[in-house]
Amino acid sequence: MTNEILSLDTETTSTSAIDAELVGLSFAVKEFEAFYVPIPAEREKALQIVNIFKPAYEDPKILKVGQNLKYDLEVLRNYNIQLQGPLWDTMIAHYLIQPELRHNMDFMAEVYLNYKTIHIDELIGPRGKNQRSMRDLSPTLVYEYAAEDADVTLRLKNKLEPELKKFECEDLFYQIEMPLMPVLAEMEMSGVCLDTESLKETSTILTNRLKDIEHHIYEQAGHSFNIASPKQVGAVLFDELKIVEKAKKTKTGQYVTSEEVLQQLKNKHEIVADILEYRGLTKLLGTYIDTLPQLVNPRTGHIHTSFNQTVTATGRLSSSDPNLQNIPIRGEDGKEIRKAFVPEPGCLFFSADYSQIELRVMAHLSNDQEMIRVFNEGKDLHAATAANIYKKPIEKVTRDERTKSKRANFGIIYGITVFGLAERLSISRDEAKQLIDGYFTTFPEVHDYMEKAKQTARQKGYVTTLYGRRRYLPDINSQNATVRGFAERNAINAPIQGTAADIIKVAMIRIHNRFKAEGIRSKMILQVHDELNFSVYPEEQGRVEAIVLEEMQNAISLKVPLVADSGFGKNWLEAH
DNA sequence: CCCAGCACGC
DNA sequence: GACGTACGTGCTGGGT
Repeated sequence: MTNEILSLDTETTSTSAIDAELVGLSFAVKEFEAFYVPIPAEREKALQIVNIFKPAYEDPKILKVGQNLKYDLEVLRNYNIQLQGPLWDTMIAHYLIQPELRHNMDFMAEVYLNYKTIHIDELIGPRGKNQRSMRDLSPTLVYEYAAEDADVTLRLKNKLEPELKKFECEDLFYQIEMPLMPVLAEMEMSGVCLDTESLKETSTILTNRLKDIEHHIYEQAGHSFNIASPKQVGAVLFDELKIVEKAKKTKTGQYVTSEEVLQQLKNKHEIVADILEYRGLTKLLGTYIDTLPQLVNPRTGHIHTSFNQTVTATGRLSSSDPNLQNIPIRGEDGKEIRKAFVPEPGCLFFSADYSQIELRVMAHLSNDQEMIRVFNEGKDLHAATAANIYKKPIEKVTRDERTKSKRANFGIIYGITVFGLAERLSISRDEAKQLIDGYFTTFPEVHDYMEKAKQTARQKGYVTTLYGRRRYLPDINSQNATVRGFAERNAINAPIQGTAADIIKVAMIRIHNRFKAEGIRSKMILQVHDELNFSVYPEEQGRVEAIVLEEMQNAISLKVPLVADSGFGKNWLEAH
């Protein structure tokens, strides 16, 4: 065990780790005492100074404390430092203790230390075009701010450590979140290759199609207007063309023109389908096709996302700048975008995803005998559900019955209501109620689980995942039925979604460790909640597939098997 | 600069 | 009478 502690912070030129140049290093080894080392802009000189601290940074016996350590880890990696040793991130610690509060240092310092830190704005000015770079400031101005960060981080660590114990999330912190951080760092730094040429072609085709649709819409409306404005679309559809008598309105009094509403009105006027297509195309062009190529890093030639470890209420990761967890997959045009995600030159794209992990987690958490039996027999759960509800042999289940049962299964995970299911299946409330009643007759322990989840939330004020991750639900006893309903659905969903998130995190850590131990050069590059993606060297194909599936399926032992499906391809679409 | 509405993913 | 299945990120418009 280590008894040495190093609290560290870096001052840089960019909030993006991949682009950041070091401006200074801060250190603290005991409370109320910290040091700041300015780093010159010239790379050779910078490396010389950083090198002085390399033995400390890379000493595996020294505990490394930081606020958002993944950032420092990546910045330092670009200066040939491989930060080693157990990690202790104050931001992540606080996320486990209070997932839905803010985790920035300024806020935590006030709460836990009753101390007001120097705000970054006081140094470099408010965010915006005129914000100065840390590089432009004299070290005599920076040192106080920078050293304070290292000190405050160390003091926060000392406050948060007993809290972790009190809130029973030590295992989660030390066994999952801290080991995961360097895994995410490596994924972010590896990045993803993008076929920008194919996207350029797709852009030309779709932009032309968009122009045609645009003109056609104006013709039908009798005038031009901004189709990207929901307000103007509403006016054209419901005030001018009057395609429906009483149109649905939002709480702000605007007409609802969402996909959901417009789908229903497709047969009222041709313009509706055109507007839907226009919306879809502008979304694909604006968010993916024309934007992603601009985000390819000129130095690495790759796209580098950020996997955020402290954002979601349930324990899932999120991805941003750019978000690579919402790349289209449905529709012909969407598929073209997936195709543009390619492996390293000479490599294969490998994708592995959990099969129905949330339903399997629900089977485990509820201990529902029938659901466990279905999974253990390797049956199609949705078809088996339909067979039970409609009381017929599984081979006689119709496509429609299976679809309804599938929607019911997903609805259950989300804590659906009779009304909600009726809406989504376009069936009567009576039929929806029968469906749900039939569901709970088939899976009675699932019903019990839902009641127990709500009860736990009411008694304890929070619910937990299998690994002890908490979600607080202060609204669970609200007098307002709507507000309370939200909390109740969260009580049902959070343990399921959160446990699935915990499980894939465990798998990621183990895969990463085995790649290292077994000398695998292939890289894990993306996580999309129940799916992991890799760029794989052809000669490692067999070993990678075996390791990934083994670690995903054995990440935890539940009352039902965990199953992962996988595939290789020359791009993300093919591999999926 | 912030919010609403919308659309993409799981 | 309103509400009504979880979790996210990012774009544009429109008002401040």
